[in-house]
Amino acid sequence: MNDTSSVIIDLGAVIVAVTDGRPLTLARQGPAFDAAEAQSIARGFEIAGDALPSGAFDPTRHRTLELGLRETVSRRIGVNLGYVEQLYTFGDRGRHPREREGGPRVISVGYLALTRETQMPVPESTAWRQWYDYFPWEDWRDGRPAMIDKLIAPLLREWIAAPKSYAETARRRDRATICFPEDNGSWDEEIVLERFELLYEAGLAAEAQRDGVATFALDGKAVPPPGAPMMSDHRRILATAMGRLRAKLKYRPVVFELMPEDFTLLQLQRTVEAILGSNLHKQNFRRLVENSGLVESTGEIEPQTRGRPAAKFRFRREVLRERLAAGVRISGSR
Amino acid sequence: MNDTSSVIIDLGAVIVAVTDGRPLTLARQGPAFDAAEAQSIARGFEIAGDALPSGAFDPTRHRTLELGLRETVSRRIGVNLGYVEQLYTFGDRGRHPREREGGPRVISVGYLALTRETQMPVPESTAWRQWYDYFPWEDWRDGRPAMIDKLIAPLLREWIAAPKSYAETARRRDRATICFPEDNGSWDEEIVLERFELLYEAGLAAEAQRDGVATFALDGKAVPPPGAPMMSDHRRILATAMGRLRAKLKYRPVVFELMPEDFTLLQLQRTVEAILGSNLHKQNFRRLVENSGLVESTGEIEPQTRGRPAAKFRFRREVLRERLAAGVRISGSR
DNA sequence: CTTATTTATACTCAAATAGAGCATAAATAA
DNA sequence: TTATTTATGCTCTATTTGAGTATAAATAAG
Repeated sequence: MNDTSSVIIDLGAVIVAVTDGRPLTLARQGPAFDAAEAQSIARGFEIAGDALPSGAFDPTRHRTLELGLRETVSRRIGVNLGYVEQLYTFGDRGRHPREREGGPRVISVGYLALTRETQMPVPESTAWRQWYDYFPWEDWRDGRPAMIDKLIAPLLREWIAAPKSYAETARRRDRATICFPEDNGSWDEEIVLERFELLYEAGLAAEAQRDGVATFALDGKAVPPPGAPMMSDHRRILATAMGRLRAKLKYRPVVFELMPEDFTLLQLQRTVEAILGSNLHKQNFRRLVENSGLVESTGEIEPQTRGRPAAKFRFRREVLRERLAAGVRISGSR
Repeated sequence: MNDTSSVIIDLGAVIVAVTDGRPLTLARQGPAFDAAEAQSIARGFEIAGDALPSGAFDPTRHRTLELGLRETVSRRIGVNLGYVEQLYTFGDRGRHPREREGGPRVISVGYLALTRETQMPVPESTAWRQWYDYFPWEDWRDGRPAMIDKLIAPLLREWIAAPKSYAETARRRDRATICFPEDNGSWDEEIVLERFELLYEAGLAAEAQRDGVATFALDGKAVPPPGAPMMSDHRRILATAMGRLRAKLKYRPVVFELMPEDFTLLQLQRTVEAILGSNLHKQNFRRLVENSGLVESTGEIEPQTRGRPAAKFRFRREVLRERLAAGVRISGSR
């Protein structure tokens, strides 16, 4: 069927692991995955930044989209994914290099995969990168990131003031206030995507410059946009993954997909904090986790470098079978 | 580009309205929307049930998927949608009539749209249908639906016992217990999709018979599967919409998209209950809503048929601009 | 007109949860 | 030894939830 409405599906995976309190995602720098992509690059559409593991959906071979994703990741990265969840489908025109090259429209279906294996062997082209390299404004573990007030806020002010129409200025101001509130207490860690879309539209993302969205300068000087850019709309997909995981953490026991078999409560807390990008009250976190019925003591003790040794716990996998279990409840930040 | 990996995107909309405590969705019975679909039907692939408003995404005309959906609905139904949110992308082989006919693979992107306008004029081919016509086991407002214990549970027991492998039987039992718990208190109103997928796999959905999944009979007699079937995988999309809306209600002020400008607190409660499929404690609901800051009194009073007249309220739209507002908090069911 | 019925609304009370912090224990480092 | 670090137990208050009771203001029935 030679339908003008046919498109290509690109399956992209945000493969997450958390090691030593660093939230990581698998990304590729350097050589292209396959010939088609190499060709795109060769023709002058340079990849402005890293790329998520991705590949085209093959309707002749894949019974479902998720199976297609698993197969792609298995083939290209050599990893069999465990926990996988669909995130979102983006179809915006003009974000994919193949498409700008005159190829068919590319629709990206993003997936979130959680894994324990930071040490799993990955191809040379691929590396674990920290989330906050791409989204430095999302990490509040050392307090409010300075770049928000030094760089983002001033540039957003220019963007807010730009439109002639008062209504449009008001809309922009409202969005900016919700995404980047002055008051720390109003920061909502779940709206990662909304914040990134705002920065994109305001020209504060390298991808926006690539895609031809207007850019702004600070005090007349061009400023490097905050955060490392990614190919195509992959940073959008990563933002969606971060927001989804930050939300899901609280109502389903998904953190444990990221933990080793045995862990101390502090290790668990550090993992949650890495994902949330904020710190938690230690005693309350312990109380909530212990009372949740999600974990049980292994009876063992973690020999540490410093401080009193901690008891080790394990996830009670049976809760997944018995009932629809809740997530790790989060007490307010420390 | 003549890529073997090209597919067609079908955009489907669950257009929701709630009138007089009845949760409704716009569905088409009878004649096909367009020539292509009519052809499919003519060639023998009858539509087993109603269809959601849907149409093919046209990459040459639509800049984004959501704009494509809005355009499709506007053209076919004559309605300009307000609140729209993407739900999920399904790509399972063998669910779409065009595809079974030898056409290209069809990928369904489902959307949820909320509207106030039950009275809006819709084409003759289209009608408002109650959610619970398709999902009768999801409505608990008059107590636990009898069909769960009379029809679903016995058939699921057969499905659980069917596999030779003990491990598979255990897995099936766990899923069934989570989706249809014996104990009413464990019913989770959000897992609408999980329940439908379970019934589909167990052959308790008409669509499963159409798609060639094994079916079961009760006491040796063939039984009509519960709930009205839909075309393609539209009932899956509707299930996704119901689950998403039931969840979202609690953390974002989306109910108000379904309410008229002015409303009484009981009308609001009935709308929430219609969506949740369960009853709420009236006094606590009132307390939570009044303290939420989401509504304000209009000063007017609803002249009623019976009982003391109720004060009318309106949604404080400004909360959407001021802050990221929470949803209508739900106190336990009555 | 009086009473039953229905819906609206105010208020109470106990239990559970959240938020913050104090105190003590058990290890290592200096 | 002593300081430092991490673990863990416990307390105390404010808030939220869950389940009522009580009263008000309308209509319908006799």
